[in-house]
Order: sequence, then structure tokens, then C-alpha cells
Amino acid sequence: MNRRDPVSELKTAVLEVVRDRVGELPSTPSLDPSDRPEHGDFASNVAMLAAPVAGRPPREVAEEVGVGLAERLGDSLERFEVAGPGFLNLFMTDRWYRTAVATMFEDDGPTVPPVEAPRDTMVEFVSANPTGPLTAASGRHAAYGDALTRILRAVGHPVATEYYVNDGGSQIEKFAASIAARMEGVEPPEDGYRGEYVNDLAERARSEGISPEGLGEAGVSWMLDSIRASLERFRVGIESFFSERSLYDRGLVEKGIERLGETGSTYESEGALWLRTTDFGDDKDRVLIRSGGEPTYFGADVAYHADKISRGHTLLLDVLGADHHGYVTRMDAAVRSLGGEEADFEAMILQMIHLVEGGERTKMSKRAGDIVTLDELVEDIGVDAARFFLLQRSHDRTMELDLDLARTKSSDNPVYYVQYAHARIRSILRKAADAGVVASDALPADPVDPSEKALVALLLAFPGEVHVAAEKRAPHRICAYSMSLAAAFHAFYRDCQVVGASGRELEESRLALCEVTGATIRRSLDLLGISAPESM
RNA sequence: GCGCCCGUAGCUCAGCUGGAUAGAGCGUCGGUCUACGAAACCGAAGGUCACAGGUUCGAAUCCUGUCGGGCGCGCCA
Repeated sequence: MNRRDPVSELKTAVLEVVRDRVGELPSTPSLDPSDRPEHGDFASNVAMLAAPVAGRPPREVAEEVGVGLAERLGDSLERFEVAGPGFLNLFMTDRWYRTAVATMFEDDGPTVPPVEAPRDTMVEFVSANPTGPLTAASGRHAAYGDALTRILRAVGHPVATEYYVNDGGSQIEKFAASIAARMEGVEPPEDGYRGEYVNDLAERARSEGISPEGLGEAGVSWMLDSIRASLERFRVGIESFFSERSLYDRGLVEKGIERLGETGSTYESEGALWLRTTDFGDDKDRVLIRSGGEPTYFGADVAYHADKISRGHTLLLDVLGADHHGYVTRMDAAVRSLGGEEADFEAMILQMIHLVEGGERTKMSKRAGDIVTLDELVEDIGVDAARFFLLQRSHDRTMELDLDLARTKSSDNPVYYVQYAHARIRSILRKAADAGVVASDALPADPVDPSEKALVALLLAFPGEVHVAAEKRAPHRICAYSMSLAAAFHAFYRDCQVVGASGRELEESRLALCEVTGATIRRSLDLLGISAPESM
């Protein structure tokens, strides 16, 4: 199968023409769908970038590139215009659009080319302490990490996913003490866990006759079961759960810290072992092993990341909460000390989320026990709406999730708006099948309607969108893209008859356009982990 | 005090490796069902892109500073 991407081909044409006529450019020129009709179908800033190289005015260079393109593209290019400070506006022929539809149809949708340099990536996300249920905030992490993984894979990176289970530290002791307190019918300590679920754990511990020493382990195990179940309900498939304690059990903490030592970046002082994180921009060096001989949380986490590297991952992508951003510099320092040139650490810091209902924020604090759990959120608004809303905003922004809107089962709710477009397309395709019309790669000579063009242009933009989303670690772009695509389809549907269009070829071609659009909406939603229903 | 994130329409937010007249959803107001799904479409109103300098052909976007909000600054996890 010969997979093609008309937009990439156009970009290549622009690049080659400018290389032949001017020379190498300092940066990659843009080639974007125009924002208004008078600017053509595609606009490029190539001449403004090439002007300094050529030593000539941008508009003159644009003219020359335009002439070269016209020669090269033949009957694909209707005409070109030079505009403003030197933009090159391309007007494509109807035939080019029809061919693009036929190409995408034959290829079962727009082709997303793989990245040139795939990286063996480990995405670590959620990693919430196994001392309580996942919260709605964890839901943001879960949705983000999962969607990011899907997007990275879509562009060809091999990606493994993991949840780091903090089952080794003092939080577990507090957790066990909290369960024990509830078993005795007293309030857990101030800094303990006071949520309602602790009562249930205490009840279970009592009925199963768990000894006081076993409370921590049993509690963690039960919470992990519940966390896994919540993630599964949320359609988040984290491949493995890595236990912090297993690091100690397998001697990996010593091993990891030893490896660090070999790089010469550690030293002893005041009885403790330190990592020279200041070499990499940290405010102060950090303790790996306390003077008492116990590794710090950081020490264990360094060992964990050393283990990720030893498993062959070269990009360690950690999805962390805003309250951990202070941690990033030191972990980056550790990975750079450990991995040298081979491995990179990258932290995605997710900002806080506020649930809003009736115009008021709900409170979310784990310790206080006054929380909205992920399960409750999913129960309330459904998996699809929850994922869409949690993914809609850029990860580095605090966000508000409007429960009233998310609950709305109408097109006011963006997720249903997108899903509706898909259902509508599937309905049309069923109708066509009943009428005996089959989509094809026909190239009807009929003029291409403006809203048809707009739809095709968006479909052609899909590969680029996915790549940008992957590079910027930005699933929210796919949300926005899916909404535009749905809107473009509705406009097309308004203006263009599909089944019953005048002329067999036109009917088949438009049907192909519907199929490609449906497939692309489905793929977009799939990147977000959201279902694409046949009917609603 | 220092570090990170943020400040764009009434609200929630896109746009930020500089590019043409700054966009979307919600909300508000008005219009469209005798063609394939009205869970749709069309239109209107709504902006000193926090503020002040700077960089240049061009700044919401880059730099500096100020103000405002969030988060963080342990041999806690």
C-alpha cells in the first residue's frame, strides 16, 4: 500500500522549489491552511524566511517561488498570490481537492507518518499513594497520561506505561495507624487518613482478622485493587504497577545509588550520602541516604528511575502534580548523572483542577476526607464526558470542570457534539448502503463546495495535528481539533447533498468524504480514549 | 525572599519555536426543520490579549521589570 499525505507533498514541493531557487533556509517555513478565502487555501511565510538568504525583498522571492511551484504542481495549483509583507498564498484546484479525498479514502483516512527518531519511552503517571481512592484530580492525571501515551504511539514511539506504588514510606505507617484507630473506634491522628473509606477498611480488617502489623500491607493491597478497578472503569490501561518496596526487596536501591556513585556525582557529608544536584541547577544538593542509613524517598525514586533506564527506556516521562514541581530539577539531575547522553527525563506538571457545580467550587482534600473520587465523577458524568473535560485544557493550567455542563446530554456539551457528528455520519452511511450507493475514489468534475473544501482541509490537517500534540505533549489540541472537525462536517452536511447528489460520481465521492470524516473523528476520539457511537 | 505555572470576550479556555482583520465553547439576543439525524445550522452583541518598557518590517506570542492569582521551597512522601 502506498500511503500518501497531500499536505506533506505540498510542503515538500515548497521546500524543494525554494532550495533550488534560493538555497537552504534557516528554519522550516510554514504551510498552513488559510484563515480566510481571499488568502487562498494554503499560506506560507517561506519568502519572508528566504528573503535574508536571497538578499532580495520578500515579495520578489515569493513571486519566484510561486512561479516555480506553478511549474512543478501543474493542474493541482489554480494560481498563487503574493500578499502583505510577502506571504505566498496558494489556491488549489478542485481537482486537487477531489484527488485528496480519493487518496484519503483509499488509505482509510489521513496518513500519520511516523516520527523520524522514535524514542523508547516510559510514561509514568497517576502514581497516587495507595492510601486512598483516586480523586477527580487523579482523573486528570489518568486521562492525560493515557491520552498522551496513545498520541505518542500514534506517531510511532514505543511507549510503556507504569504506576509507581509508594508502598514503602511513612505514609503507609500513618495509613495503618488510621485503620487501627478506626478499628478501635477512635479518631485517626491529626495527620492521618480520615476519609470514610478508612472505616470500610477497618471493618474488612476486623472481619478478616488482620493483625496490627499486617494492616499496612493489607490496606495497601485493598486500595490498589480498588485503584486498578477505578482506572479500568476509566478506560486507562496502565501496563504495570511498580512497587517502591520491591526496590528494597530486590536490592535495587543500593544498586541504583551505587551506579550514581560510579559517575562521581555523590559524596558523603554529615553522615549522609548526597547527590550533587547543584551541578544541574538545583538550589542545594539532595540527600539520597540519611545519616541513619535509611534511603530518602528521593533516593528510592532515583533507584526507580535508574531501573527504568536499565530496562532500556531512553525517555522517562513523568506526569506529576503541581505540588511536585520542586522535585523536577533534582530528578533531572539524577537522570542526567545516570543516563548521560542516552536517557532524558521530562516532567509534565499538571496543574490543579476544581470541580464547579452551581457556580461554586467543590472542595477536594484527601486528608479531610471531603473528596470527590474519580469513581463518583465517572458515575456522575460518564467516562466519555469526564475524559473529554479533563483533557480539554492545557495541562499547565489550573482548570475548572463544570459538572452542570458536563452532565448536559445535549450538544451544549462538546463531547456529545463531537460524538453526534460521528453518529450522524454513520447514519448517512447506513442510508447510503440501503440505497445501494458505495463510496469510491471517483473524481467528479463538479465544482468543490467551499464547505467541502474546508472539511477536506481539516482532514488533511489531521497528521500535523497529531504530531504537534505529540511533540507538545498536548492532548487538549486533539479535543479542539475534534470539535472543529465536527463543526466542519455539519457545515458540509448543510450545504452538500450526499445521498442523492446529482451524479453518481459526485455521490460516491461525497460518500467517501463522509467515510473519511467518520474515520478521522473516530481516530481523534480514540486518541483521547473516548468512544465513537454508531448512534445516540 | 527564591523557583515553577497562570493572567486573552460576562464565564471557562484555545492561540505563545513572531506573521495578515485575536478565536472556540458556554451564557445573552435574533433567525432556520416538506432532502440524507434540529443532540444541527446561520446571524448579532461582547476585547486597552494584566500593566510598563524593549527587540523588528511585524509582538497576545520573544526579553526585562511591575502588579495580581495558584503551587512549591525537609536527612517528609
